[in-house]
This record gives sequence, structure tokens and C-alpha cells, in this order.
Amino acid sequence: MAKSSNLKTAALEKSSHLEYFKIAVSVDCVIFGYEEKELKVLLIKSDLKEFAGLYSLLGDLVRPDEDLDKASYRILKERTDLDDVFLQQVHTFGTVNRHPSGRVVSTAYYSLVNINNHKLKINNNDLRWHTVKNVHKLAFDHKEILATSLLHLRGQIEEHPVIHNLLDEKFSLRELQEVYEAILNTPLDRRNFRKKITLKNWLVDLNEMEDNVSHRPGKLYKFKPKLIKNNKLT
Amino acid sequence: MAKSSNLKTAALEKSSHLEYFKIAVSVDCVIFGYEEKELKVLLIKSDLKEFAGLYSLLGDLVRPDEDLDKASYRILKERTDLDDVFLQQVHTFGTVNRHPSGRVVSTAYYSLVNINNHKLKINNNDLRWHTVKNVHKLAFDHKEILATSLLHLRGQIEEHPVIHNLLDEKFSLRELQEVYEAILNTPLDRRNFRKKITLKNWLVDLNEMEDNVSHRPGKLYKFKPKLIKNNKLT
DNA sequence: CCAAAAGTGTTCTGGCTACACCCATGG
DNA sequence: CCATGGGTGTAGCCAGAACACTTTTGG
Repeated sequence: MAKSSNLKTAALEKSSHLEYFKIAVSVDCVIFGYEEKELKVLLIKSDLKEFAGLYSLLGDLVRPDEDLDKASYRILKERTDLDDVFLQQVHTFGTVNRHPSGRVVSTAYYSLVNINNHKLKINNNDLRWHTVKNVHKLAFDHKEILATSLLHLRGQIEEHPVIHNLLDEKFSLRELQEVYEAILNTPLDRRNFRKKITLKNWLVDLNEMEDNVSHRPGKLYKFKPKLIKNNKLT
Repeated sequence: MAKSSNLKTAALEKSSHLEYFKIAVSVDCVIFGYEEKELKVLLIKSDLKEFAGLYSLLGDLVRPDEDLDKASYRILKERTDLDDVFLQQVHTFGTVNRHPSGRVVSTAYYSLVNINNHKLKINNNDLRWHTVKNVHKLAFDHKEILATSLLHLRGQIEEHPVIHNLLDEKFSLRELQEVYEAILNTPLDRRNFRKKITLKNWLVDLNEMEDNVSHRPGKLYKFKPKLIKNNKLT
């Protein structure tokens, strides 16, 4: 048994630290999409005077009774109306002066969504998709958060089939390759790409062909169903 | 120019969110060391009644005027009296009920220190080194934090020379291999290990020999000086 | 001479890269 | 018949894994 002489209860400990509850906790979501052979990111025009004219990531303060992970789902749901979406924590940014409103520690999450599945809520000019390559200046430290998240994403697509979140259910190998090229920002050799993908054993051949293409149609594939379950852990 | 009609100043925004400043932000440090062919972690006996008898990681609340990263350095410095130590953020843990004292979001950092360099401050039984393999139950969610950090560490030692932080300046290849084996918790082939390390080109041959060993002495090496600078980024 | 660890090279396998030709379809 | 992309295989290189013998030192 531990000596209990100087043990304190949790309630006691809390009261002695009240002065520390002066830091706000927020979540910023780096929501990636794919469209027209470009990797996109969903940005919103900042509503702070300090950053007038600049875009920022989608973020919000975490509620006192809300898990950190849940907060990121809430933000995503509010903005894209998508449930059951891929989301993963990237890094936490906590320098003192990163937010002009006061001390805010923010945890970044990145997400991959299929742009076609939720054109609904995005019809104004303040919230729209931006080509990642062309994003140069963002509010707060959001450029750094975006860069960190992109590196994270590049690492993940080599090892995990997360990329399915960006695509429709059925796709050709060319389409898949184009998504990889957009994310990695580099061209890939077709034969080597196909070999590598085959080796990973992520895909099912649907025995269907592309349609509506003005050239020889390619075969269609989908990701194995067991891989696109449990988005949260993939 | 953006329409400024519904822009608000940062100060204004802050006042409208005061009710959110109810989450405490803390840092937990997973301080790894190496001794007697074992990977160790520095743990302290919890001072909460709820966790009487259990050990926990070293952590503290982040001060309102203190960068998150700085907070982790402060904790490390307070406990080990070491400056200029390797520290890296791992993950942020933010479920609502992870701390019995109230809502605490905690960012985990891991650190690698040379146990021989600071025997000073660690002489009581409440703060001591534990063999990682034998750690089974910790206070809070610290077991999970430890596990996540260990995975992170295992990934890093393959790509970055961070392992030098665990060793004395001069060491033999056998000693180095033993540290890798302790971290990976698996035996390695001597010849392959030496080839791989040579290929990484991290080491300088000191043209010195081991001493005080009762067998054929090995050559001594050190890490290239430029690699052991800027600990914070290695 | 014994115990303990140092030091060293080859073979096999698998993944990664570079690279070129014929085929199917639509227009 | 032309344009567009589909589909396919080989050779070279490199990294990783398995594996055994001789050498040096202390005791």
C-alpha cells in the first residue's frame, strides 16, 4: 500500500489549478478532396478582421463535454454533411501567439472526402474547394498545418488504402493512378503503378468496363469491402 | 476586398467564447532511457487517491503563457535536470473522462535520455526507472500513451539517428545493437546489423578500442557531430 | 586452452525503376 | 485512319534475410 499521507483527491487537485483553465482547445480539419486531377482542400474565408481576405481551415473550439475526436467529426459533419468519414489526428499546434483572440491550442485532423457526395452545402464563395498546389497564404498558422497534413497523407497512402475515400465506388486504374499523382505531385509509371497496386491486393476486379470514354475503355475496380469499413482506423 | 459587414475583431470573438475556457491543457512526457540491456521509462507514483499505488508518466498543466513544446521541456528539465534533450510530440489524447479531476486534454511527448547523465535527482522510490516490458498498469490512460510512444520510437530509430541520446558518446557496435534490440524487443543478426548501420553512414570510427572487457575488445564509434546537433529536429 | 565476443562475405529473394509495343474504342 | 489511353514483361539494381568460421583478448 502506498503511504497516503500526502495524497489528494481529484476534486482537491482541480481546485488548486483553476488558474490554468485559461487555454482554449480547438480542432482544425484539413479536409482533402479530389476533382479534375487535382488535390483540393476545403477552406473558409476567415471572419476575423486580423485576417480579412484570407482563407482558413475549418475549425472550432472543443466543447467541455466533447471528446477531441468527436469534435473533429462534428466540424466535418456541419460543413460537409457527411457521416462516417475518414479522419485522423495529425499534430497539435500550441505556440502562445498562434491565435490573435488569445491562447488556443489546436489539434489538426485530416480528412478525405469524395467531393461528388456533398455538393449540397458548398455553394457560397466563402466556403469552397481550393487546389492545394495553389494555396499560398492562409490565416493563423494554417499553412503549416496544411503542409504537415499533406506530408502525413503522403505517408499514409503508401501503406493504407485510405485513398478510397476520395473516389467513387467504381474506378479504373487510370483514375486511381491520377489520384496518387495528384497527392504526390509527381507522375508515376503506368506499368509499375499497376504492379504495385496489384501486389497490395486492395482491389477487386468488377468485370465491368468504363463507359462514356472516347477511347478503349478500362476495367473497373473497387476496394475490397473489408478495407473500407472502419474508416476511423484504416 | 472582403465585405466587412459581419467581420468581428479577435477581442470580440474571444468574449463570446468564454464559456469554452473550461478545458485544461497538459503535457505528458514519456521519458525513455536505456540501462542493462533494457529499455526503461521514467515513472512517478501517482499522488491522486483514485490511482493510489499506481505509477504515471511525468506530466503537468501547460501555463497560459507557455508554448506547448516549451512545457514539455520544462517538465523534463524539472525532473531530470537535463537541458538540450531530445523531445518529440507523439499524439494528443482528449477523451472527456480520461482524467478524474476534470476535463484535461493532454499532448504526449517522448524523450530519450542517457540515464547515466543524471542519476542526481532520482533517488526516491516514487520516481524511478521501470523496465518498459514489465510495465502493465498505469494511472489515467498512460499505458496507452506509453504504447503509442513506443511504436513511434520504433519507427524513428530506423530512419533517424535519435538513438544516440540513449548512449554515452563512445560505444561499440555491440552496445549499439543491444539498444536497438531492447527497443525493438527482438534479436538482430550481427552481420546484417553492421551492414545496415554502415550504410546509414551515421558513425565515425574513433580508432579506439573497448577497455575493461574480458574478451576481444571491439572498436569504438561515435555519432557524427552534425547529427547530434539540433536534437529537436533530428 | 577455454570462454566470450569481434569481425567478416555470399547467396537468395523481393521490390523498385526504367523502358516500348500492340490493342480496343470512338469519332 | 487517327487519337487516346488500355494493357502487358523484362532486365538491372539494391536492400533485407539467412547463415559459419576465424581471430583476439582475458583469465
